[in-house]
Amino acid sequence: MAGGRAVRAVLRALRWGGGDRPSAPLPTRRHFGTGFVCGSVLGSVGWALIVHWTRRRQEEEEEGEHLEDNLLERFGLPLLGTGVRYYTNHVSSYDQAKRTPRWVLEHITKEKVQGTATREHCRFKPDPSVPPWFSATNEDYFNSGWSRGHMAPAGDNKYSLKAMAETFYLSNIVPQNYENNAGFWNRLEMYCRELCQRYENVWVISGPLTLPTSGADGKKTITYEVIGSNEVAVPTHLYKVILAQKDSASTGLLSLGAFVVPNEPIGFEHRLTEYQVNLQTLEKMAGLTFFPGLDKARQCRDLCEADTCRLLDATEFALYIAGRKVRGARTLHRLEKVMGELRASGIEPDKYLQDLYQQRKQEMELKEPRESQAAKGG
DNA sequence: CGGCTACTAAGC
DNA sequence: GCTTAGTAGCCG
Repeated sequence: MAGGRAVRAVLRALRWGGGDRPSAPLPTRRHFGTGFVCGSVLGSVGWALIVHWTRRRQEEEEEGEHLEDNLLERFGLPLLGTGVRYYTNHVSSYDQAKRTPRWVLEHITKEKVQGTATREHCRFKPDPSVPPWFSATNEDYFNSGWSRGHMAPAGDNKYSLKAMAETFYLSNIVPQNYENNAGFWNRLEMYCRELCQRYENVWVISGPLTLPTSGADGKKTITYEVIGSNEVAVPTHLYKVILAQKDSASTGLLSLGAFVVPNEPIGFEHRLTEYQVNLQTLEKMAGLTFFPGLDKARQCRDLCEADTCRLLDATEFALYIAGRKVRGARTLHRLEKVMGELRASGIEPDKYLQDLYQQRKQEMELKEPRESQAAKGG
C-alpha cells in the first residue's frame, strides 16, 4: 500500500521531470539582448558569448532538442527544474533540493496594496505546479520550531484574492523564525508598501540564503537545519532587493537597496540600514544577478539616501497591531483586553485608535447588549 | 500586518 | 469510522 504510493510518487516525479514546464508559458528568450552591465576584464563581447552559450544550452535542455546529435546527450541532460513560474502578481524560481524558492519577484503599487482581499480564506498548500516529489508540505513545518514565512507577502496583494491565494503556495514559503517573521521582517514588508505611497512603481525580490560561518579554527562551513520528512532547508538569512521608481514618465529616477537579514529575532533597537549590503555582495552570496537589464551604476541611487529606510518603531508598531486587533475583535471582552494590554505596556492609544475603539464598542453593544456569547458576525 | 492551534462540520 | 476543510480564538 505504502509501496504503491511510493511508486506512483516516483512515476509522477519522472513525468514532471520530463515535462519540467512552468505553470504559464514563458515569453521567448531566444532573441533577448544581453543586457549585462559588467566591468569585468572579459568585456561585453566576452560576456555576450558566455550568456548566449548558456542560454542555448538551457533552451536545448528545456526543449529536449538535438538529443540525437550527441551520444553524451542521448538520454538527456539533468534537469534543474528551475523553470521560472508566473503567477498573478509574482514570479519565482524554485529550488528542488531545498524545497524553498530561490527568488521571488513582485511588482507592487499603491493600488495593489490596498483593497478588500484578506488572508481569511487563504490556505498554505503545496504548489500544484511543483512536482510533489520535490515539494514541501505543511506537515514539514508543523512542530518544526519554524513558521511558514512568505517571500511575496500576502499583504502586497490586497487588490486580488487570486493573487493573494497564490502567495500561500509553499513554493513561496521558507522556514522562518516566528519573531522575525511577525516583527522585523513584517515591518520591512510594511516599509515596501509604504514606498508605494511615494514611488509609482516598486519591484521587490525576496529569497532565502544559507551563508557560511567561521569556526574557531578559521574554517568556513555552511550548516543549515532541515525540517520535516521532506527536509526543507532552513535559511540562515533572508534577503530583499528593492527597486523603486518615482514615476514611470521619467525612467532615470530609480532607487535601489539590498538587504540581508538574519533568520532570528531582531528587536526594535536595530535599524534597517544595519542590514543593507552592496547589491554585488548579495549577488555573490545568492549566486544570482538581480535586474540584469538594469544599469545600476547609471540609473540607480541608493534607496536609503533617496528615501528613509526607516521601519516602524516599537510604539508605532504596537499601535498598528492593536488597531488590527480592535478591527478584528468579536467580543467586548476581547476589545477591552486589547486596549488594556496596550496601556499596560505603557502606550497610550492615539486618536485614531481611540476613535476606532469607540466605534467598535458601540457596534458591539448594539449587537449584544448583554455579556452574552458572541453571535456570528454579519 | 505576520503567524499558530483547537474545535467542528463536512465528506469519503 | 477516519480524514479534511472551514471557523473561531489566540499571540507578537
